[in-house]
Amino acid sequence: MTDQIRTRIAPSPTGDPHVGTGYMALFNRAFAHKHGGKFILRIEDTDQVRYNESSVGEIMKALDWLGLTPDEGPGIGGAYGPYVQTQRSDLYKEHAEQLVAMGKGYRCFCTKERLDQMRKEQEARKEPPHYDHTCLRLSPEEVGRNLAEGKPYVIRIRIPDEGATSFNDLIRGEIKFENRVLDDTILLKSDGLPVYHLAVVVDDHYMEISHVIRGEEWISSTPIHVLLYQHFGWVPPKFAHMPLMRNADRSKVSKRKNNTSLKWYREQGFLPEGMVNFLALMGWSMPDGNEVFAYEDVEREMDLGRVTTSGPIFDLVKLTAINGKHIRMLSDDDLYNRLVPYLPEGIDMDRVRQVVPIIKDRLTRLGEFMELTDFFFGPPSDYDASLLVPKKATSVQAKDALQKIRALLESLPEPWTHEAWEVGMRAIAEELGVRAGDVFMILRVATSGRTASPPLFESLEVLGKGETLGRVDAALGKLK
RNA sequence: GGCGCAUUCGUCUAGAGGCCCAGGACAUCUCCCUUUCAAGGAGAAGAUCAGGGGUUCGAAUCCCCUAUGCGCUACCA
Repeated sequence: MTDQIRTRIAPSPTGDPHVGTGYMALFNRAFAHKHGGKFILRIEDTDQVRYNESSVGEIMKALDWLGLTPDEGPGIGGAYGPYVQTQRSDLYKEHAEQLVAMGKGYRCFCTKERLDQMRKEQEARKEPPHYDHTCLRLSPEEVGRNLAEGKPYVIRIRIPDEGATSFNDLIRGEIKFENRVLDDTILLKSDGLPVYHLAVVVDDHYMEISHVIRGEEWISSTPIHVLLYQHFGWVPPKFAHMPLMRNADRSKVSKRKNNTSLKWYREQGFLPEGMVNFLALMGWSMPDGNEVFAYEDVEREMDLGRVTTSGPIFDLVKLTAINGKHIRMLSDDDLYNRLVPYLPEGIDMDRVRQVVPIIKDRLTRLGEFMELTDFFFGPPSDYDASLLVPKKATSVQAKDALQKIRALLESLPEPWTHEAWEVGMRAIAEELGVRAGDVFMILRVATSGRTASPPLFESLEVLGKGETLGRVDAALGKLK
């Protein structure tokens, strides 16, 4: 065994890549890499019922997107493969049998029905549901007979009746469980595939995982894992249980109450940098308190001792704010390139390039681009003529002002300069005895169809004289 | 129910006995900047540190109890 730091994430391919997977990947990778170690992806696909074909690829794609590509894993390679559990089934089966041979496990022939019944009765008696050891008491002859008859069976772990099992959690300290509250959990299913508890221990051992950094939800089953290490005579890894991300109601983050698919965040145009930054802030903080940072910073400063113990609520508003900050840190070129996948087919890319610098401060997600800038790429969507009329003014007055504006625009030779344009606009306001802002607003609405837009002059510059005049004429037509 | 983990502003957090009648960020509000909206800047408001007992000269920080929340309690992971 090497003393290299090796961490892993072990997602199940049961659906869309989950934010929780990204969250765990971030901490596992940062921790391993900080210490010059390796970060491994292992696919836990032993639940064939919930298995989803495309899921493995999606998980890998999502990790790549986040910049959290594993060092070893399916399709990546490594000296500890295969990295997909169904391809290692013999290993688990072998070890389950070994447990039986050592008397640390036993075959159980109980049917699902009997188990359900037993559980129901125990619950009725207000007892904690526990396997009742029926098959533990089977004589070797009975077991042999059952086997000969081809009766399906599972293999259970034998939990010691006495004593306690404890482990030192890197985040929470000593955690201890009385053995009598532990169940003789099933390790090998009747289909011959392992259950998580067996597979995780066997794999972590053979893959030489040094640190198991996983969600808090696993604390309760960790003693089973520790016992398994003991039964096999293996040295257990170090454990660190991260807090669970929560919905607003504090329940474990779920599809029903949050967007949990990393694909969704990507589609919305959250930057991988923003996502990683936000995820790092869930239950962790930089020593200097800085809240806007890159993955490299997380890696440099990673320290499991700084992980919080209580479950943070996943707050889309904060994610959005952080994402906006990352967008603003992008160069115009970079932003332009990243925008490409979010734009409709056939859009005028030259114009996109012109619009980027004036929309950057206003973007919080890449996917927001079109809805903020649609009027640059086609006529303004239909707007109410009343928007053209300043408060306390009449339609006639607005029309008069707009005509004056049109004349000004018409008279200015291209290329327009900010100075000439602005001086003229302010002169119109003065002549009309209205606030300059009102005059600007009329033009804004006439050209963009909205009352909130990027800076007017820069926008007109992008539109060009012809298009601007055309829109002003259309607006004139709307006014009586 | 049992077991386990947790509990600092609405939210994310700083805080490892005196520097804290608790600091920062997001959100909110105000002001500045300003042609709108943003961005940026400056402020305000917001936490009796879940409650109660201890320990200590001194506790958000240590111990105990209670409450509450969450997780696990599947031939799921």
